[in-house]
Amino acid sequence: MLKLTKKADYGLMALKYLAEHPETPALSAKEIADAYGIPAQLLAKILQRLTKTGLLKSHAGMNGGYALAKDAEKISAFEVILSIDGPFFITSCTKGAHGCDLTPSCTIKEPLARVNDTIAGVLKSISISDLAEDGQTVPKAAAHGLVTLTLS
Amino acid sequence: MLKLTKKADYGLMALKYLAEHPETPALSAKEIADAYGIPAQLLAKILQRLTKTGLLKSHAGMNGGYALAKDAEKISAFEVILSIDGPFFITSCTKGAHGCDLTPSCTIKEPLARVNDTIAGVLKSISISDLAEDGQTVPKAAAHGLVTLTLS
DNA sequence: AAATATCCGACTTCTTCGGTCCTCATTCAG
DNA sequence: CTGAATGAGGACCGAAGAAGTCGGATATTT
Repeated sequence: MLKLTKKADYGLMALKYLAEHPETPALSAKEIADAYGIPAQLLAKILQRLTKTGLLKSHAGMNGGYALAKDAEKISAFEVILSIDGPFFITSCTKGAHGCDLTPSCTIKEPLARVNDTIAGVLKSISISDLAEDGQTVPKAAAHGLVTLTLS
Repeated sequence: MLKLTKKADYGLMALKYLAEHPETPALSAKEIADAYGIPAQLLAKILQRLTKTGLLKSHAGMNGGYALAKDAEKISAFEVILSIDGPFFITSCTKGAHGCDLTPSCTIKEPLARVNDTIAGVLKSISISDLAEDGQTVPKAAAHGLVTLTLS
């Protein structure tokens, strides 16, 4: 529950891998897939999607492959997940386009919408470069309790 | 993606409904289900689960039903979702019990674990009573940009 | 021309979610 | 005591979505 899809995971991993190899002009889907042991054809489709949404540049032919379209610092986890999995909403009824199909009972939705916004905000604040920089950039001891949330 | 299950939604709705009717000693699953137009038998199982985890008290027999086991302020959305859907992790590999089945490539996981913690924190900060109190308790205009996230 | 890539849609397989059905246990009213 | 109402809970099914595969078309370098 409340999980990222594996595709999104794979996409993040691939982008991280690309960010860690800035010297190479392009890496093929197969190379990246082999590096992580994930299905090559599946990753290929993911990378194609990221290309279509402008996060990657692609180059066909021999020695072709993919490269980041912008700086790793400028690509957020939010963009990646959005590109791969489409818009997400924590609640089933979006409460925007067509409202709720249930009785007008969805008073629950307003508080949860704020949760949704919070999650989106967190994901937007994380960039690919945050994932890359090998090892822990953040002191492990401080990994908990460092989140301050202000709800109104 | 990244959605709550309908069961969790239903559970939250039901608890909200119970919180809004503190005078009645017990409400049957059918009553609540009818109020929201959701399948009675499905809701029944959800309520049974919430009973087993101690969030609800149940009473069989005629005029039986369910009632909150503690104050609505003391029940968090987190507990409810956890009870219904089980423990959630934003990443597929928990990195705790059995680690990652992929190559030790999961350097991604540490930052995402913090995202996970953040989400859990937000859900813990929302109580059933927050859902209940009819209308918007929080000024709508302030619904955006009120989240402060400190990442180390 | 051949090898290596991306590109892209169709398809299968697998899991999970949403939902139903049926049975048993408990409690209260008459 | 009996029966209606209710909770408890297992078995099951269909639909939907996720994960992964296949096949072919196009582009690019050698």
